Amino acid sequence: MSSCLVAPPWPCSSMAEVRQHHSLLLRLGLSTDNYAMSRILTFCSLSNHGDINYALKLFTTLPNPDTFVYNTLFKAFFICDSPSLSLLFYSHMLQRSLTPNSFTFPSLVRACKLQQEVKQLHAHVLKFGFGADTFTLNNLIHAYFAFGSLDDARRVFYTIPNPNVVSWTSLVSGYSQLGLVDEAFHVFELMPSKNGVSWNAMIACFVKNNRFREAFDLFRKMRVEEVEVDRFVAATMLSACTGVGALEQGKWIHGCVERNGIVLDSKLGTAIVDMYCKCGCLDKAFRVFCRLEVKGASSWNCMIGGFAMHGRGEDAIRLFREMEEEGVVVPDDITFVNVLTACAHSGLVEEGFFYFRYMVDVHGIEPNKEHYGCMVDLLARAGRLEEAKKVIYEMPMSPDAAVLGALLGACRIHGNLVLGEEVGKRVIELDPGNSGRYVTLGNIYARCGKWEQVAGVRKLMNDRGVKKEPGFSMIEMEGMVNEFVAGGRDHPLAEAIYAKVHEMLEAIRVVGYVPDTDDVLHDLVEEEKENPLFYHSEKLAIAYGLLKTKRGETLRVTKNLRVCKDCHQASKLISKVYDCDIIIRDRNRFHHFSNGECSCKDYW
DNA sequence: TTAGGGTTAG
Repeated sequence: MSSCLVAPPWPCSSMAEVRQHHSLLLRLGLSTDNYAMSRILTFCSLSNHGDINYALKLFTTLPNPDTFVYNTLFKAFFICDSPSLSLLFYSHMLQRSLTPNSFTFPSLVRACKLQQEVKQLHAHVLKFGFGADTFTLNNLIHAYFAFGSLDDARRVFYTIPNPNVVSWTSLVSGYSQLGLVDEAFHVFELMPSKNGVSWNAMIACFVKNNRFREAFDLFRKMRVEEVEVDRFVAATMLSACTGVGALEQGKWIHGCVERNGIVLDSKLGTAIVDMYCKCGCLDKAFRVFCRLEVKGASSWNCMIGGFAMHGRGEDAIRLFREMEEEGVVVPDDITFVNVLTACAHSGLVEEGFFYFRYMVDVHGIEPNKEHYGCMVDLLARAGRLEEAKKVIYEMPMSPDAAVLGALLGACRIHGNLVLGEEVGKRVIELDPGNSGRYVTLGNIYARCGKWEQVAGVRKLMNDRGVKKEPGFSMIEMEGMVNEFVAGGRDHPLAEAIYAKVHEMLEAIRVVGYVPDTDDVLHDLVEEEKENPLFYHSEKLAIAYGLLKTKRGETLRVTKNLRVCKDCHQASKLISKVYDCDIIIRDRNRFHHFSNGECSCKDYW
């Protein structure tokens, strides 16, 4: 009997259906027919509703599997990330004297976990005559880039007789992965033809490397060329808006998703939620979150993290409980990082301890360094420095700079010179290229009036060639992102902005503002040291915001570093005097200033 | 007679 007569209708939708067809085929005596069995195998191996173990069992019953059967398994092994099985089966295939075809190598090379394996397979690609096969070579480019082998990847590209748009885009995204943004852009401009994927790869490259302005510019150009905004570009641009806190543009992309009827899958939905969280619109984020039809673990994690960042610890915990009750997705390690962060940022020490144990006892998740870091942060922020030290001492792995950094940060908050000095020196040795560590130690010294030590830290930085990461603040106005650096005068309205800063400072002095120089790593004499403080980037951004908005409107500022104590105090008073809400997102969290108070309750 | 590649959130 011809096997095509009994091929099951395609596609199957469940394993139950597949099992029925399988038993039918067995009854018809087709158990050794590769073609008939391949249809079953393909569903089990590749469908979301399949079952790879069933596929493997079926495979063992085939007396003479052919190349097609092997190719199907290679693809499955690539998808489920089982590189060792791929290579094992490949050698079986060769032992059976089966010849690879053009479908064999793409999945095989992509599954490799060692560069050496890619090289060996590359040799086989040439030996079996696929040295001019575009599909195979495109995948080799990918495989080489995954190991950072730029030269190998490029060499492969130049051997492709007729590189197609996929070849070119693979090159762009490879450069992007390696952080070679200018090279990626150069390739992008050389491309003979581009499609939506290519545009997205290039925009994503800018976003990933924090070159947001260029991402926005390229997106604009893409729209001028009438390239359709699909779910990928939308997600990438949302991430750009998230990066700079560009709420208006983020809203526009969200609207675009709705207008174009783009289906909200879990990733895109999460990107929208994340954008609203990180642009300071927590309630809007929550409304979108609640309406998401597909919520992955990341969607929950993102929303819980959003509450955490905004200092709404109780809401974060409540949402975590809902996640458990709904029971569709299980909490993972990131969920608990966010729950613990929420506790730390809201001073919920006992709750933090509870969930740390709960994670292990109920969910069987062993704490990793990040979880220990959260516990150190939780205790140390609350002033329980000795207990924080004990956590570090007792953790099973050696503490890294991030864990010790949490303790160091708390020493700064609580002005603990002795511990701060000890921890600060250790952190700097663990993370010598990170300017933030030096600055924090310097601030601890400065707060205690230890100017000689402040100078010592500064000298150490200079000697090692470590530059202080320049602080900048961004504020979006009329759809444009305005960027300010401390003391900068590049803005076209610089004069008016500085005049506004002076007006602001005068106005808050009346209600008791006294400059706070604790956080300034400086070498100026006492009476001069107020000045640089007045022109910190967040003050310039706020002044610009006040200039451009009506009284009472909310100002949203994004800062790349932690907001300093003086700017924090000044922002509180500005919110009161100017009767406006100011929302500042700093490196760690959000500060909502309203009527002279901050949502962080000065606990940051 | 069976099938492919490059892009997106946390």
